[in-house]
Amino acid sequence: MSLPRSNTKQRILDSAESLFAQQGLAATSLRAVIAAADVNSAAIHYHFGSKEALVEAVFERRIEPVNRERLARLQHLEASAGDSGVAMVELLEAFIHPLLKLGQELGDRGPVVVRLLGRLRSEEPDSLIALAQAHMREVHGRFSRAAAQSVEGLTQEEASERFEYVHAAVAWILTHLAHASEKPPEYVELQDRFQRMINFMEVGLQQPSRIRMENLRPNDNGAAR
Amino acid sequence: MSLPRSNTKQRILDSAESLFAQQGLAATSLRAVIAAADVNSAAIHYHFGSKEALVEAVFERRIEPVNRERLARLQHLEASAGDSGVAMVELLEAFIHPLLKLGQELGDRGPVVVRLLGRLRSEEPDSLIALAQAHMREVHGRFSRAAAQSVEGLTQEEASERFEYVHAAVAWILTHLAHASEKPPEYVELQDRFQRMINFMEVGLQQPSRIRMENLRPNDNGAAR
DNA sequence: CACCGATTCAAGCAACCGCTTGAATCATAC
DNA sequence: GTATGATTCAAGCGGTTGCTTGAATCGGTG
Repeated sequence: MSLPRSNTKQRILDSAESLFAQQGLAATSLRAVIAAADVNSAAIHYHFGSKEALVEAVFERRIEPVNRERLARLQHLEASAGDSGVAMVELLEAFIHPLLKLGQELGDRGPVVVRLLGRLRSEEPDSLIALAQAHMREVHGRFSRAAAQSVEGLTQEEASERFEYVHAAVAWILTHLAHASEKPPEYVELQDRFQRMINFMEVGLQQPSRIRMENLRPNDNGAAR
Repeated sequence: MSLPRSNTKQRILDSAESLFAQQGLAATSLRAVIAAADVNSAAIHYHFGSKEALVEAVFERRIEPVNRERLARLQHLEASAGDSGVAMVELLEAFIHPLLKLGQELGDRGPVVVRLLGRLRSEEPDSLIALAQAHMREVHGRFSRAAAQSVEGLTQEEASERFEYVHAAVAWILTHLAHASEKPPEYVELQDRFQRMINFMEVGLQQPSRIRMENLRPNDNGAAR
């Protein structure tokens, strides 16, 4: 009930976050985390229970506020949009901007966190895959549904597929950020890359679904747009 | 100089390939490979020398013919193309079709191999990253250069960036192929997914670079296209 | 002060890891 | 048949892994 006399849990989370971001999950041993955090060797299992639980805690701390803001922005967009749906650029920015904002707010830790989140897509352990799916399902579904609504003749399934590619590109940018440049607070470069990526993805997302339109909809009186 | 009396090396490669594709590299121990291949425990180090060398051999066996065909197709396209460069769809198909062809030729092993190649992008060990870069540098450079040439006002740097996203999408499709459907030779579905992905990426790739055009080229007399 | 739950500590367990060793076994050449 | 080089075999090496243990130490409470 009282304050812990030391910030052991916090230090473990921070150290694990850095090491996971740099080396990946499998390559990071709990002993390395313990050494980096300068805590006792049993502290991780006392505070978290297992390596898997630590991994979940590390990712959960960062992805939760990002996804919350994503959904809030989307809701705001949908509320102020007309019947034609949300503009695609705004949709993409609502998806990406919370990441940039988090990175900037965290200062020095920004690049580390941003790179960590990039790993949420590529890392292997089944537990993390399940975690990623649990955290992204709602966001992915809401965003791809909004994309399908804003494009005439785009099925929800294909919008979902395309948003997977957007997500893959985002993860690629995030994980290969610190790879190229070593200076941490270089967010101008990151922002430019995301801007170019949005320009690239936008036009593709606005294409109607091809196969379904031509083959399965002979009686379509689409007149809008 | 003579034929080996047993196909130990082959069996090791096949078993390692399957396990790497299913579980990833870090999660696959040499002992698991040994057990799956049913060979002696020292066979891997006798035939390959180390786990790292085995990983390289496993990936090299598959990626080399794919990239060779990619380059051959690209060369053929460039030879028969006019001054306006290669059509973007053909470029994308030249990049992707060798993968599909390999998967079909290998029959039952196709999905395994195809999933393995998807891991070439996401797996962690530095040695594999270096291997992937070594194998992909020429292909990536040649294809993104061809893309830049076929689009008016597209810089080579931005074409390279965009092709990274294409590559990320390809890897995503490959690694999540067997994830969804369990029936191995379901290539119609894979082919459809790639077709939709090409339709999606094509229009984005054909966009000119924005920032450079507007800010840095006041004396540009672009009249072509 | 005595007490108690929460936290820290030093030490170590069993299991697994990649890799090595030295002898046995094989196919071939002479 | 015997020598030779390539391959297979059973066993085990040192090191690392995630995790556990039982006692020591702390802060707050009666």
